[in-house]
Amino acid sequence: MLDIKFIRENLEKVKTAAKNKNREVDFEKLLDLDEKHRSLTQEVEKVRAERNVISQQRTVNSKQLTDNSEQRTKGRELKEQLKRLEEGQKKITEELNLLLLTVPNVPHESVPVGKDASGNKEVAKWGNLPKFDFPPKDHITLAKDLDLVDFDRGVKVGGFRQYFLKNEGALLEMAVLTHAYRKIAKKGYIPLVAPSIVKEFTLLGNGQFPWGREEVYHLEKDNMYLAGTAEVPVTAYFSGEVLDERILPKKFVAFSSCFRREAGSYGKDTKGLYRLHQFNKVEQVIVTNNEEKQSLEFLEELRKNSEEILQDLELPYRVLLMCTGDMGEPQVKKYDIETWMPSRNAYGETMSDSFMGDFQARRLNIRYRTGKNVLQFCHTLNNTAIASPRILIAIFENCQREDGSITVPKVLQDFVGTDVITKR
RNA sequence: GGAGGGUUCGCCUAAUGGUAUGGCACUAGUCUUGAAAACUAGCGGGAGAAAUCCCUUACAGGUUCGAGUCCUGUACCCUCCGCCA
Repeated sequence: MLDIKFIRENLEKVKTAAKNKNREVDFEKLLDLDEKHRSLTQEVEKVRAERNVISQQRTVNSKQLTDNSEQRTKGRELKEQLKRLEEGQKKITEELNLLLLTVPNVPHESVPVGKDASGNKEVAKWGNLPKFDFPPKDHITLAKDLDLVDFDRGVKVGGFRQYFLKNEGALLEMAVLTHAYRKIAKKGYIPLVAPSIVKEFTLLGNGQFPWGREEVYHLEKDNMYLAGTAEVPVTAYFSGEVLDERILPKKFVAFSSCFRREAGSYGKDTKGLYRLHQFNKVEQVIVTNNEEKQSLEFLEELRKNSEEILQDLELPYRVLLMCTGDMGEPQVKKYDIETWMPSRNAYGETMSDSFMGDFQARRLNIRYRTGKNVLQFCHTLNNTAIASPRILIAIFENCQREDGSITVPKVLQDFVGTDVITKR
């Protein structure tokens, strides 16, 4: 949510931002409500002031316990008047807040303006695409041939889009997660294992709600939710707290199991390991002060960390700077990192690197006290370190050999216990 | 599942239904060669050019001229018991 004051003072900027993000916002109504809200507030405050004067007069006389009926009558009248005014004010406030929720965050000036994914800008590319002098298999065939994933029994036990990772497939997942986790932790990020079951406020605070309710599993009996990413619990880690600026930035690397309903994507990627209801992810999260220049540097740092992990795995990838039309409401700037997936004959999204400004911190009420003893909202950022099994698609397919075996990336060989996965 | 206790500023803490205390921490200033100490002021949010005013005791209602305080409901935290592992 943006500050209404900021909107008022930067109207053109905010209007343009909404337009560029393809969001419809009724700014005329918003400003009208804002003005009504402020004038009503002034009226309410005036009546309250009168009321306060009366009860204070009484306070002075309280020892005498004289019953001044004139004051009481006046007080009752004011109470009635106040009640009416407050009802109107409450209604306006609610309308205003609802409308405020629809105002997206303002993208950074370095973000290209564009309608949709076609407006995204490729800013980096790494690695050579594999050239096969044999017909390459897709990851599903490879996984079945080598008994690395049991899709059928996964569905039998867990339903649509479920799976068992098996043998080296299972080891590979643990290996790739461990590699990323240890690597980022070595850079000084605080390792966390985060809860997947979370309260509603964490989702509202992160900006997943109210928009993405359909996407999130709800445990109705307990009124809890299953988080689709560790961003949710970890960004909410400091919610409601006031931090000392000297402890910032706080950098975290968090493991969690992630759950997504994938509602509305029934037709998409129904086969294989691309789109799943449950997966595991190592996520990087940074909570820092509100110096935008530094925050943007952190966005680059997070991007570099993830790129390094793909380079360790020797997987070809590219980095896209998302255009205004293809980024979410909360983001100020966002990169997607896509890894080459031969069966798709395309790059597929494997990581998402976002800077939110103070959008999330406002909603989660995460503040810090500056050296000047002033309270400010924090900035938040996050980026995927590694998400599996999706990354296994790239590993299986890029590292396959003519005989149907798969070479294990060097950095994972120790953990997996072999340098090549062959048919047993 | 049952019983009880709790939630006031970053932390601690006070308030017979009558102006939300006080301390610590923090910030600025005075003093000092510098620092510490001491002293002074500030230290939740909003409106306003300002004076000033309003709101703020977990949240939402109610009673009252007036609610941190009384009543109702909700959320969250803690303790004990039971059940399960």
